[in-house]
Amino acid sequence: MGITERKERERERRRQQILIAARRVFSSRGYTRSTMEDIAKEAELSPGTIYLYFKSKDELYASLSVRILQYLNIRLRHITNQKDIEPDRYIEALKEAMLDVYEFDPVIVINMFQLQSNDIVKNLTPELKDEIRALSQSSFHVMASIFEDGIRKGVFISRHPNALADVLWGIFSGLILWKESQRHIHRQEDSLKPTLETAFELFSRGIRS
Amino acid sequence: MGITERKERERERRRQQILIAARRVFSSRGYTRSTMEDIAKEAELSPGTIYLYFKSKDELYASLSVRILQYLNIRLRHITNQKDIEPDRYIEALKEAMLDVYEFDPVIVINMFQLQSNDIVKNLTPELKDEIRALSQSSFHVMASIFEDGIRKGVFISRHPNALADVLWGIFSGLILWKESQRHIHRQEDSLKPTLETAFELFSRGIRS
Amino acid sequence: MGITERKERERERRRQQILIAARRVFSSRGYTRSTMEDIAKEAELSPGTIYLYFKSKDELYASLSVRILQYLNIRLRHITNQKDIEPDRYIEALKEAMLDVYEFDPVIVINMFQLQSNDIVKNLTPELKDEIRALSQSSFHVMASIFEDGIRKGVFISRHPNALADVLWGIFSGLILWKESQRHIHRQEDSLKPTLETAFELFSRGIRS
Amino acid sequence: MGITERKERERERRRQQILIAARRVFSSRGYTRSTMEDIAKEAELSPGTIYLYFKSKDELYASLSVRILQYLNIRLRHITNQKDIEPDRYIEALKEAMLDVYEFDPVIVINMFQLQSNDIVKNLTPELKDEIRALSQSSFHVMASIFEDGIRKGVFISRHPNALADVLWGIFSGLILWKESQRHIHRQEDSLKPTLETAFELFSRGIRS
DNA sequence: CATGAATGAGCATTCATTCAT
DNA sequence: CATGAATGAATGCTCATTCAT
Repeated sequence: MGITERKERERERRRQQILIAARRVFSSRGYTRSTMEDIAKEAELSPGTIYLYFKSKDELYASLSVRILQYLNIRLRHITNQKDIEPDRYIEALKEAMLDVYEFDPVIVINMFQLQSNDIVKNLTPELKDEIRALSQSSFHVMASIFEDGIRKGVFISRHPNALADVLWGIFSGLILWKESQRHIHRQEDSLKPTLETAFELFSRGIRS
Repeated sequence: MGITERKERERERRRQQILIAARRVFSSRGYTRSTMEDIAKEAELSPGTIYLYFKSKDELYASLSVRILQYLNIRLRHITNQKDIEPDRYIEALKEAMLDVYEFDPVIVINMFQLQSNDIVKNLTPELKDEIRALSQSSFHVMASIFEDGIRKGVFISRHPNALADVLWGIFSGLILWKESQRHIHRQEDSLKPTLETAFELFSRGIRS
Repeated sequence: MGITERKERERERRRQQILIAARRVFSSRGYTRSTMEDIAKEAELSPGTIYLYFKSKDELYASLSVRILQYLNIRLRHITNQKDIEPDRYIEALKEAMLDVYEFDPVIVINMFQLQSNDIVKNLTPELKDEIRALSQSSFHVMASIFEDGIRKGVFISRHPNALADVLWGIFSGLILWKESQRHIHRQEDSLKPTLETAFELFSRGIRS
Repeated sequence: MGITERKERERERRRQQILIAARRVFSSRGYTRSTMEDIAKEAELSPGTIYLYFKSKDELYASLSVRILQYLNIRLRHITNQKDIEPDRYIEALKEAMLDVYEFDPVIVINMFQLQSNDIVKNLTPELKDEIRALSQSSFHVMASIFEDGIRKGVFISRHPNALADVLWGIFSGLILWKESQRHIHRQEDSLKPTLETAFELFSRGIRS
């Protein structure tokens, strides 16, 4: 292991350390009321150090999403790699992937969807914005291709695959944010899972030709 | 008309004047970057005056949602008032109601969903929070009752009506925020309507027993 | 006196109050080590208030020079208004004007010359920069015109009037900054006046044809 | 050559390497906006290393002036070494020396005069401050002695030699800073030389008895 | 000697909110 | 009721300097 590689590894560890602290702080206080100093304290680092690893508060916040999007991508690509599955089964696989992603880190998934509907994303460095864009599009394409496949095989109703992917993504993100909002408004802690199950069941029934 | 009533009317007019200005400012600059002074200028009032009508910036922001929720409520109650409609037709009516609400004021509808998934809602006065909660629950109950009715009549599949309402609301809010986010990330201006049509079609097919 | 005028007067008073405080703070701590909070405290105002009257720290700093430049302008124009003075006498008048300006507020005159050789001036609002530029050029033109007149009348040696004005201005600003620097380096408190007298005497002798 | 001497030589080379880099950075970004990291990068060293050779940013900045002052000293002493020159000719020699110094490194000469009129000089280590003081005084004494000589020989008017030296130094530094400021304010790129020529001509005429 | 990662004090600026008029 | 000047707490970010390796 070269010295460069060791340094790179060390650097990556710091990044993770900061991301973990940021995750905790952001999720407990929300974006606006979390200060860089809070995060620094949580990471047991000084504010200045954080800026050695992340350009700005926005970048740090958005970087939390990147990991999730990467995970989603892997999960989705895994689905399409399974050859010769009947398209009908794909819906089930998509559901599992999405639940997995959610359960991998619910707090960040919520953050991610909040971020995306926000204008924070506008001020990111082009590199980070592109990364998010690319990951996001990649996931979307995988979903669309699954639908396309199903439509071609006559298993799914013939609609524009992108529209179907939009619907699925909308259901997923919508339910997550909606359930989260219920926590704020009704202080009621519903589990997401049963609702998501129902949603997928309806979707699955609805998409079948 | 008593003098008290006249004053009350005058007061209500001011409120509306401020809400209209706030809507414009919030929608052009987003919540964080809109200042109370911006809104005051837009309303041709002084900052201090706004505080005679709204307790805080958060309250003002949240009050924009109230109007929408009221409108949604009226719209939904209108549906249940139509007696002897076949449950199947209700889905169509729900879709129309939601599109109506969205088109009534897209910007505020987006704001509303962002607000709800945000922690701004935590700091509202109990009165306003209760109002939002009540309106929100009322809409929800109407939807649930429609599904309940359909289930009882054997037209819809037998699932918990609340879960079905959750799904519908999730689809609605999710698609709106998702389409909005695409504007930020991809700078792509899709119309919401076709996607919403597809979503409702799938939902409608999926829910049928 | 209209209400607008009264407000304008009040506003101008506040501006002066801030400028006076800024003068004190800047002159005792220097530009960089003076904080806006220092100035606010000195003015017995809050930091925010200062920003109601000055766009930025730079603007506040530069605004100190404007008053001096205005005073210099008045003083110089006064000289050219005296008709039928022999050109030879003008040099004396220029010296008096410059000494007057210096003694009007030595600290700010020093600030002004430091500012002008600095790059703070680059970041000013165009309006303020233009004001400084205009005042500065106006003074320069007056000086040049005096020399031009003397040259035409054969009293001064025939050189480009602008070059002569440059020299005079260079002598003035140079001596002020040089004497100031001696305070820092040698902790020696020379009076500027005798040196300036000598400088003007030499200049006067040197410029005579 | 002993090992100590070799090390000393090596050390001096590093110092020069850093000074050269500092010169470049300071002259392109100005004092405040130049960071130690900028300079380190330019010198292809690490920030820490610079502190092995210079106590602080201020010291580094001020050290740039020392070289110039040393050069000026050499140049001036060279003048007085020329025996039996008529005092009248000395003025010409002074002008040439000053122009030489300026052209040797205009950027640093400007820096030097800015530094001297600044309070950076206050925070230097006593050693560096003394060095600057000594060099500065030495130059000053040479000039004064030239004037003293001329006065004694009846060629120059009888004024205090120090006052004459002040004037000459004021003209020199003043014109340099004034011309520099015109670059900032008027974005006008005059050459210093003709103005300096005129200044010296006037001075020369003025000082003659 | 050299490094460069980490530090953390320091600061300009903003803006929701108040309150004397 | 309405005003709008004043407030001042709050915070993201910088960068000279240090020190463990």
